[in-house]
Amino acid sequence: MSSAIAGAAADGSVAVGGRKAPADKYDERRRALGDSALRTLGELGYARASLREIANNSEFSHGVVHYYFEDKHDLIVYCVREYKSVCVRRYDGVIADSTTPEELVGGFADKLIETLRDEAAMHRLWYDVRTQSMFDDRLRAVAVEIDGWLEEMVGRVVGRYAELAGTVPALPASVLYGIVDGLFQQALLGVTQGREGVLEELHALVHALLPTMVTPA
Amino acid sequence: MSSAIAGAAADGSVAVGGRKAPADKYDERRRALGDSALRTLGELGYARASLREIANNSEFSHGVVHYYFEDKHDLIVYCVREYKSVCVRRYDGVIADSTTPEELVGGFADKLIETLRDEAAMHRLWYDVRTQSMFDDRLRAVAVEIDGWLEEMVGRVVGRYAELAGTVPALPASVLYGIVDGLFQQALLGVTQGREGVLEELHALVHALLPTMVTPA
DNA sequence: CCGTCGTCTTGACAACTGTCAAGGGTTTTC
DNA sequence: GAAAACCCTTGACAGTTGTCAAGACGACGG
Repeated sequence: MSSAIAGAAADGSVAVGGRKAPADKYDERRRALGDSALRTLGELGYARASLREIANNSEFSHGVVHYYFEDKHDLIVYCVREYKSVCVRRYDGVIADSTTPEELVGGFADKLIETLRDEAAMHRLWYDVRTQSMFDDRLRAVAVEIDGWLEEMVGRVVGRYAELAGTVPALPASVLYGIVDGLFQQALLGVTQGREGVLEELHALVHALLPTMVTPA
Repeated sequence: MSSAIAGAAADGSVAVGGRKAPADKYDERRRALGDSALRTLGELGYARASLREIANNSEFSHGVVHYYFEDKHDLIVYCVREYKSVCVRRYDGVIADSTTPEELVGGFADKLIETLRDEAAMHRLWYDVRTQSMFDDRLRAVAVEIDGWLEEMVGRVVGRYAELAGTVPALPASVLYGIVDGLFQQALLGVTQGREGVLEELHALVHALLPTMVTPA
């Protein structure tokens, strides 16, 4: 019986207290498997990454996936949501610590090209999942959810920038996100193609564009 | 032997002249199969559309694909390139006929939401292929090529708009394309999710944004 | 009327997929 | 220390995939 999954789902919400709960180890393993899967998924993409390949690149065998996850869809949703939930918090420090508009732009642009350089595989996986969500109903919900997170993130950055500049954003967050996301995606495509200077261009572009996203002071 | 493909490839470039050449029928069939495949691909996406399913939705059997195309990759590249090559010419009439900036914006926005409404499946297929190109080397070339077409298209639209307004674009075509593409993609996601008012919002957005894409007159 | 060429169908192939049942160790519990 | 629970591996399943060879069918030219 698949008591492990059902049981853990029940236990997990109860959040047992005193001793080293078994749910801890379960969640830990689940996270480890998710991390490992994330690497393979980022390398091969949603369609090409089979459960066997994912398991091969981990310390487990291929059958274990169904012990910790309901099915492939469940695993992928878990992985992407896990990654993206920390991803959207990347600029919180910059937002909190910046005291001038220029400082915020610099910090934002720096971290943007940093993640573009270091985590390109994760980003292309996200775009893969979001695109697949247009064909697969089961991915729709999580894609919409994460897209909402990202929109809020961009909204926070531009909102804080406007605040520091003593003004307000010139466009709704959804539009700002669409613009930033489009440019980021183009940069990601450029990175994947091995084009030179992509990171520097995006860095400069952010500096040039952010001031135009708020109403003149 | 696969003489059909090899022979046609050789014939195709020679472009035989006088009589009703067999290459005509060959190309005609190839186009018909491509059209049919395009419908299935737009419905299911790159990964889920099997050659059997594609053939099922056509008047042919599944084996015929390898008579007209080298392999699945060849078929998909042919289809997408074929569709996109007419797609990027969609606004040429508007560009040529408009006599005022406002007229051009209106025509551009109209056609944009028209294709978003009527050909959503084709657009999500394109985004699918472009995203897959980040995982699959064999798709890279065609994705880069088509992305170039689209960038030029946006460049032509904004360039003509600036001309009619007596000024010049404020940003390079690559940036303009990134912005427009990002917003278009968000709208496409919205349409796919069945969100209301997406088309109207994009229409208004184009009207609001295009003037900001040229240097003030 | 025979043979040839172009066109298309059928059937098979090997490989790969997600899924899951059966069972072996290992740990925990009483 | 026996019994139960937990964790994980192995092996198999049914289905699907891209690919291609063998051959049928019809048209056309001799």
